Amino acid sequence: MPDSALKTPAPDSRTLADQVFTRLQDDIVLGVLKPGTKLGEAELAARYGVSRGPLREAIRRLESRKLLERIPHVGTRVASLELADLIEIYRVREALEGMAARLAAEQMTAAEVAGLWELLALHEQQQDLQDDVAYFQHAGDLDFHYRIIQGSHNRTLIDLLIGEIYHRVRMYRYQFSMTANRPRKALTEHRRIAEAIEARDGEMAELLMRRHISRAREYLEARQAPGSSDTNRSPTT
Amino acid sequence: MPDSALKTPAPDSRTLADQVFTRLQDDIVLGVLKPGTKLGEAELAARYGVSRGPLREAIRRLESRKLLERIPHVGTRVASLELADLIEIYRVREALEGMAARLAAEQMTAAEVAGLWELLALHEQQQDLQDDVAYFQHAGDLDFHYRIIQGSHNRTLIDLLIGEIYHRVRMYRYQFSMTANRPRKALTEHRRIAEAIEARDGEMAELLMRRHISRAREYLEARQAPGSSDTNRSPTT
DNA sequence: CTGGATCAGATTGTCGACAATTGTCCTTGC
DNA sequence: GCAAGGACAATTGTCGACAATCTGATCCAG
Repeated sequence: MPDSALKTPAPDSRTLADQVFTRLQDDIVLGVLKPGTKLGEAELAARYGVSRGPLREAIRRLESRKLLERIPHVGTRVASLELADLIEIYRVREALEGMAARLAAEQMTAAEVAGLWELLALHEQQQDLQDDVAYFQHAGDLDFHYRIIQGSHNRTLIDLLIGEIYHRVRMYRYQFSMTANRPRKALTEHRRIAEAIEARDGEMAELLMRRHISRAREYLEARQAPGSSDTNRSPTT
Repeated sequence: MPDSALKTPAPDSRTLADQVFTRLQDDIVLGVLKPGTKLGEAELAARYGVSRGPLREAIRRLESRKLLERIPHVGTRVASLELADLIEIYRVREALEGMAARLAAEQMTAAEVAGLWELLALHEQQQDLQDDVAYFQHAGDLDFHYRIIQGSHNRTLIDLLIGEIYHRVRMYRYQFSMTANRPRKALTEHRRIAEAIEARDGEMAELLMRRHISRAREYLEARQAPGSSDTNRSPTT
């Protein structure tokens, strides 16, 4: 639930099209509408209590974000996320978040760095207590990356990552009920990235972030390879 | 004009909304509609001979691509591109195209590599003849990057770069009538990137591509800095 | 003369109905 | 019995009209 910071438009958007866009996106990301489901416009319009006009606008925007697949004159389906797609996304994340970490090391304010350490302290505490493990994997881990992305102070980079990429990552996590496979290691890597940022070492921050994400991708590729078919477990990144 | 390969939807889209989307995008990118222009829906609807319905869908899609800026209940304006925005985009290109070059070195087929060399030979020939310089800067240079991006064989990466980023780069070029400032150096760098790809050296290809784009960005930053206000000249990347 | 509130005009947001296209099912011929 | 063709139904694409909201210009008060 603490995904509040990840929503794109204003929470109480004034226009109906924005409201239904937000609600539809949440229903897709959280798994209420499962991948492959065929969505009739009339059905959805009744579901959200709006006309087909605003609904169509929301559909087009979700289609741009790759959360919906539409075929003209045929219909709209919820995008089905293959593991191969997620691996592709991790390649993009490796490049983009590596750059974000580099820029964050150069551009983050002292207050932002302090906030980063507070977040890590919170994570460490929660992990020691084995408290709410789910939080760490979902919003917790994402929040760490989220702060570094914002720390880049590069609007284009932020919009791309938060607005175009992360929705699909979150969709994957909720869809497969992902459980972190190595939270302790991930936390250590997070801490080292924070150290590099605090030291204003951009190159090191980029290297560590890329390695961090690359390891998660390699884990996914191992799951994809034939022969290894364990239960749903996922990297923490 | 040889931008045919850069268009997003099918050229003869069946639905009216797609057609007006394509035409509107071209008018924005090519500078027919200049940045900051206020666009009335009724006016545009008459301009393209469609109703406001399909037009609004096109507007939403262009807004997602950051080519239009919309304020609810107020209106839509053509996105005004500051030099600072272009510099931000070049940071993203450095990260993304660096990764693309790495993947291209690993994934490109022999035929694709051959096509890359043919393109470079064509560029070299045109430059020797001082023939059509404009081609090299606009479509020519973009085509080189375009091929490497596609060579990554990563659908997510391709869609991001071609579908979300490059439109704004093209818009900038047409807007400022950019003239290459160092075509010879750029061609040499292109050739070295191709060599690394042919040698299947992913790390080297990424390094060279990042340096290539980074230099162009540094040139833009120099133009942005106070004191240097020469005429409109731009890097070739 | 300046500042703020009010009102008119225009523009955007929303809705319901009509037209066009697609997929399906039935019929028909071989 | 099977395949090809056609007609029907359902869904999407498109349109015009109505309602809600913002801009600006005018008018009034201080």
